[in-house]
Amino acid sequence: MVQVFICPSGKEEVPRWREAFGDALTQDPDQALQEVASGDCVWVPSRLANWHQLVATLSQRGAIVCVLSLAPDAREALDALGAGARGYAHALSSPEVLRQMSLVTSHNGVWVYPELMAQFLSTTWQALGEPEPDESEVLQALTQRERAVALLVTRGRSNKEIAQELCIAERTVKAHLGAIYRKLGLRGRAQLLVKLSVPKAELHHSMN
Amino acid sequence: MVQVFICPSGKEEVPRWREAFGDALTQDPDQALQEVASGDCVWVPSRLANWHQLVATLSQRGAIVCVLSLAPDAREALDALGAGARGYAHALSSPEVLRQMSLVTSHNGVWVYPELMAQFLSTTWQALGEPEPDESEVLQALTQRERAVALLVTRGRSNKEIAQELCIAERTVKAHLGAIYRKLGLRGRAQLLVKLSVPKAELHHSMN
DNA sequence: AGCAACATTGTCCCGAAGGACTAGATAACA
DNA sequence: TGTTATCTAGTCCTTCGGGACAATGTTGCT
Repeated sequence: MVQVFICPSGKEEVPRWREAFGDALTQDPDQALQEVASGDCVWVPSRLANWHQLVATLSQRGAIVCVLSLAPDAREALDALGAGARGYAHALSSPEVLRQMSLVTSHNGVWVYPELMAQFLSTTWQALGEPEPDESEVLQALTQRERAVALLVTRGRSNKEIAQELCIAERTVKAHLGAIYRKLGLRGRAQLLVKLSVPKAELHHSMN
Repeated sequence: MVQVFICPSGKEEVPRWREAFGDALTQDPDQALQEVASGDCVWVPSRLANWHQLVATLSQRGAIVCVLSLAPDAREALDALGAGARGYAHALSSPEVLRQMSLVTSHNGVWVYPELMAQFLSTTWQALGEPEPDESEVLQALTQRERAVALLVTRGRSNKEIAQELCIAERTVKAHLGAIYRKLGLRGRAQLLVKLSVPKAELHHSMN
């Protein structure tokens, strides 16, 4: 499997990528248009001016293209995948992740970060009509007391603060939280916050 | 990699699957609930009565679950992936494809047939509507590195996971987080999550 | 040259968070 | 009447998160 890093001439290649693929070639965009062949695995940084065009051309030609971004974003990911890319990730992903991407994409898989895939699923689900098992639905799986605790967690309260506000022992708060994590399949309050929240940076797209 | 075929007791296993994985185990659903361990690759036929529940439980437990259907359909695929499945395909896919699926899904990839992926992209694309390059102004107060860390925090990652993804020491992640908390006047990551997010409950109404 | 900001990492230490295990009290329900 | 779900709460223990303090190297600006 030939690995090719795209790197504008004069710029430095990303060291992280080299760690993942010691024997990869480094080519600038023009060079790549000349030399990349079907089956090659090409890594394109999204800071390139015309990465979209490059991705389209190379993948049309049969290359396996992965786009790496310093600021991963759903819209850019869609651009990339729409142009024919097979993978999309953070440009500073660990070598391990990069190698996984290569393995996955070279076997007809698609590699995107889990949250993005979740977004694909959820929007497609909505588009298909029926409601999805989502947020307030999620809360329906909890008991009243558990919902109360979850609510305070989304307000940024600590266990101790929650205990005081609900007039119960801190230990009991932990008990409820434990039940919540089990029911929703979460590991820790951070994930609970993510589950019950929408990042502000994405509100503009997702609300409208 | 342990491969497990789910097959209701009394039924025949699918010959095609056996061609792909000669050394796979065959288990009925109840057996699987007992014996499947984290990392095992489990193949579930969608004609099972309660395949959805089975998929959810097994994938929760860390197993890699692929759902195979005799009549592949976008809605069923969404059901499967929503329940935690990592792959979805026709039950009579070639051994070659099945092995690809195993390879892909066991490396954090997702495997669905190309048309389905295309549908995901197109519907998500439409849902996102117009583009706009807005970012939360809070994040502008942070350095690049700090933003990268904050972003991963909003994805629910632990410090250790962030360290791995950015290939730095966990201690450095803490350093960045400390700087973030100082700059934004926060106490702990829970408050950071709150600061960067809007509770889903507020997007609609009700709750409490 | 010098200073400031940033990124990196270390050690020590402590409190918060969460799991494992246990258990009493209530209420609903077949 | 036994059973199950819920709420409560205790101990013990481990891991995670974060602050204090110290240090090194780099970059960029004056």
